[in-house]
Amino acid sequence: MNPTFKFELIHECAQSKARLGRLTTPHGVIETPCYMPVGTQATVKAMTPLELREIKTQILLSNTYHLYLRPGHELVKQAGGLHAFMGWNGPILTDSGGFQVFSLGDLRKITENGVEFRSHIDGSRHLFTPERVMEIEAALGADIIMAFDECVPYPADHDYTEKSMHMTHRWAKRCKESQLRADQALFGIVQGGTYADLRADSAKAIADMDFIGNGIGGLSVGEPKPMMYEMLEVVNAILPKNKPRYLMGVGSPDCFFEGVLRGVDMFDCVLQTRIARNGQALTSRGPLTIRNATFERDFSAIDPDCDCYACKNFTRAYVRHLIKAEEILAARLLSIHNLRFSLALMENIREAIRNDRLLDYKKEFYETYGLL
RNA sequence: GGAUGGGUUCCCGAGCGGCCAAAGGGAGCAGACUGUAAAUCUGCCGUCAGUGACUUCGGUGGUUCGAAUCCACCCCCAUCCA
Repeated sequence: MNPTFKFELIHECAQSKARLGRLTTPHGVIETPCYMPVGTQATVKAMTPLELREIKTQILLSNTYHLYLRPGHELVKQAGGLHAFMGWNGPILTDSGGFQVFSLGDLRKITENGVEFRSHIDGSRHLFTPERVMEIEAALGADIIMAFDECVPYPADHDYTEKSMHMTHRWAKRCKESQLRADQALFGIVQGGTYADLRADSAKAIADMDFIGNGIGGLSVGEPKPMMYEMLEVVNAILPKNKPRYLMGVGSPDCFFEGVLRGVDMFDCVLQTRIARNGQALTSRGPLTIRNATFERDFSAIDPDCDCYACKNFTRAYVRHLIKAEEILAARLLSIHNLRFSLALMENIREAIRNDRLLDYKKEFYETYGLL
């Protein structure tokens, strides 16, 4: 095990399987459970690193596929690595491009060796193999790097899901064997679609490879939520307790609770910043489409219970005006808010775990949020 | 006073005998968004209402089986000439 990384389990909630932890990385310590804002193209859309600091971001996510294509991982390396390049000196996690294999659809062809794909930017041909991805992630220099996997769509039949899963396992092994830097924590990724037996097999296989942390991928791709929660239970019963568990791409408020209650430690999600750009705010009273006409003359804060810059200084009516006028500040203010809302929610979740009352807190939150 | 070009559904604007409740924009309204090909995408957008019915294309009258589209007169607007 790499000494640069340390995951300490500080407390387990007496009411659930929720865990309070502390993950040490070269660029800082992360309290878990945590939410990681997503900065795909070496920027969390609409946010400066200073603002990310102010809302108490602990760690950011970025993306191998996107940075490889533009501006190119060699350029990022020349710039001194991703931290220096984007002006963020806190921890960073890079996703491997496995999700793009999924989302780019017919632009790619999957083989045992890797994925041949065409750039969504200029159509040029490229090949990602586990070894190549490790090379790129090493050049980018994130603190945590993800193994290259195939994210299987939903629905997918058992046979396809199983074959894909085994390939993901072989790729995980190849990633581990070709990892280039000791100062990066490599996480494996559990797949297995929506099949409990496959999820169990995958969790076992990935756990046996002894990664520093374990990702749970291929969820929240269209399957019903109860199905996702069931998969989490299967997987987390098998994944080692002394290593961080990262539920990839999931991050609505209810998913935070349901995931943490089932032993998840890390989340990332683009929802916060995406819906912000589309005029919607997450609030303690549930999501609000600030763009809607109801808020035209609503001079209250976006979320009266929030402590962020946007909520403390502006009104819903003003933000709605900015949205209608297509002013860039609308996206900025709502991004600041939605991210702060999610980070603060996670802070509250950690506090509730510490006090052995996560189920109680969930009930309180859901009541106000409108989920009960 | 004369000449020419125009007046189309909230706005701009296409249509120039039937396939027109009327293209296309814009505005407006609503919905979606979960390891970001997303400051994107989708739907609605005359009225009432189940396929349907009804009232619309400056006004009035006419031609025609049928008119936003053709004719006459009138009213406005723009530009040019006196």
